[in-house]
Amino acid sequence: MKKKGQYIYEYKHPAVTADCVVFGYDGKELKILLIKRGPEKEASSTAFTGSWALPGGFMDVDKDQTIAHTAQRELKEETGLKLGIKDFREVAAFSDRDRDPRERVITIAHYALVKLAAVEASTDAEKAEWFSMKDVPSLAFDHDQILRVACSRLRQDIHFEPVGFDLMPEIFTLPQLQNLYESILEVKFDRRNFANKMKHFGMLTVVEDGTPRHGTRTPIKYRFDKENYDRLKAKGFQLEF
Amino acid sequence: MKKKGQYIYEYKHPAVTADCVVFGYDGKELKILLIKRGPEKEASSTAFTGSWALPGGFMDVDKDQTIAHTAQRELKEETGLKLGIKDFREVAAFSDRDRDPRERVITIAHYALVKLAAVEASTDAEKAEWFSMKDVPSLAFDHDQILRVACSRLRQDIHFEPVGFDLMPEIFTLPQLQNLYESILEVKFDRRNFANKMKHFGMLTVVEDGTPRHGTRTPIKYRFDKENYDRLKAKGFQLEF
DNA sequence: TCAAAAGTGTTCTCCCTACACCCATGG
DNA sequence: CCATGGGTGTAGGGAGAACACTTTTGA
Repeated sequence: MKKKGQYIYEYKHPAVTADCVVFGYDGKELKILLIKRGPEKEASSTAFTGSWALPGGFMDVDKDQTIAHTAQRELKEETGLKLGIKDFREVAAFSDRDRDPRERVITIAHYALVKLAAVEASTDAEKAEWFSMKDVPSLAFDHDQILRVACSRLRQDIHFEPVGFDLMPEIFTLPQLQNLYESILEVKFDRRNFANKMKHFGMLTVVEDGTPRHGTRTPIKYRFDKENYDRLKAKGFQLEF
Repeated sequence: MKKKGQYIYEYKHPAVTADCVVFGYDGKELKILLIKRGPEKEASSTAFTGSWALPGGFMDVDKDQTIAHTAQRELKEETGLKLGIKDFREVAAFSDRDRDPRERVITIAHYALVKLAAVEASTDAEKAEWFSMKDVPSLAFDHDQILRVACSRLRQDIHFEPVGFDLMPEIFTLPQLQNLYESILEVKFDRRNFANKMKHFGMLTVVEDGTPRHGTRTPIKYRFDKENYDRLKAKGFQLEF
């Protein structure tokens, strides 16, 4: 138990938190990871108890090398998910004076893209739950707004980075990839045009061309070609939709 | 004079600042606004005295409604420039543990675009100076890095927003506009293609078609059509280069 | 008078778009 | 057996890129 009143400053300092919007894709729907704010988890949880919220928490000034490390640490603590530091992309700072009723808190929102199938097991089901984007509940604090901004940020980024790489399972089908893009951008594409566009990037490798060559109902399986993916990412990427 | 040690927190809080990268364009070169860190301006200026830095300063937890208001206020205090709150666009948070030798400080960097001709007079020449992007000196703290990120952010944004509107003087010529885009993106364009592209957006209005119709060395003057500009901005903008 | 700057229009190519048919599987 | 889902190719249009010549002014 820490003593109170240990830290003294000449000027008022705001508290700083990092919040995480973790997107996952199960091959059908885009989902995000939320936590239930417990009534007594920690001293800071005395607001919005019982409501759903984005995982996140206060920066540890001594331990966290950057605010992304805060995001990483808090996500692990609150949901069990351990992601690499480079998986976190900054969305924006949220600093409205009244966004937290307890004290002045500014948060740096981050988002991360994960292969849902690979990590679903490691999320602590006691505290955290995956929600389809279509039925996200109302969230604590200004987390609704943060989520909206994170989504629009993802929609931007998708034009410049082959985002699918991070969200898709190792092995996937073209309809799944198309469905992901459609879920994120909230539009519909023509099957053939989408397939052509993707194939022209040369990022896709056929995994298992199981006999039935074409005109079958079971889709062809692909994996990403990591080399070409890295080349594309380095030299920039332009995706028109 | 404030008393020291007034503010006590249960946990360590980082200090939070806002820094500003203010871009201006004089029709020839892209410039940014820097301040000289004085030896005794304020308590916080005891590091990097004498070096050039981005304008910015500590968040006032009581006064600043958002971190953008911090940027606005500090820019005014340090350079004399009074911009609207919506002129500030967030770049990113910089939070490396050792970015400030004095205490843990995280900064939210912003950028702003101004009509240099219109504001040059109101910048306080005692403290602030406009530097061509080509001869920016080495900056205090991690401001070199912040500037680099701000530039790449501007390069991104230019594809989606008709950025020229904010940077160009009221009256301008096509070569000036082209030069601006070339300065920001660090590329060269074909005169005719650039002109066609811009004209197709319908944002340009001829101001003064002074007799010599074509084949003259004095360029045609334009102004932006604010209505069409707003329409374009609202419905999104796609600029391929 | 010569070099540098600015205005203009056309062609070609490529990519995006729209669109129809066949096959296989599962209910 | 029929509905659903998935795979494939082509033709047309629009927009970007490449390209040369003329005029004026300032050195």
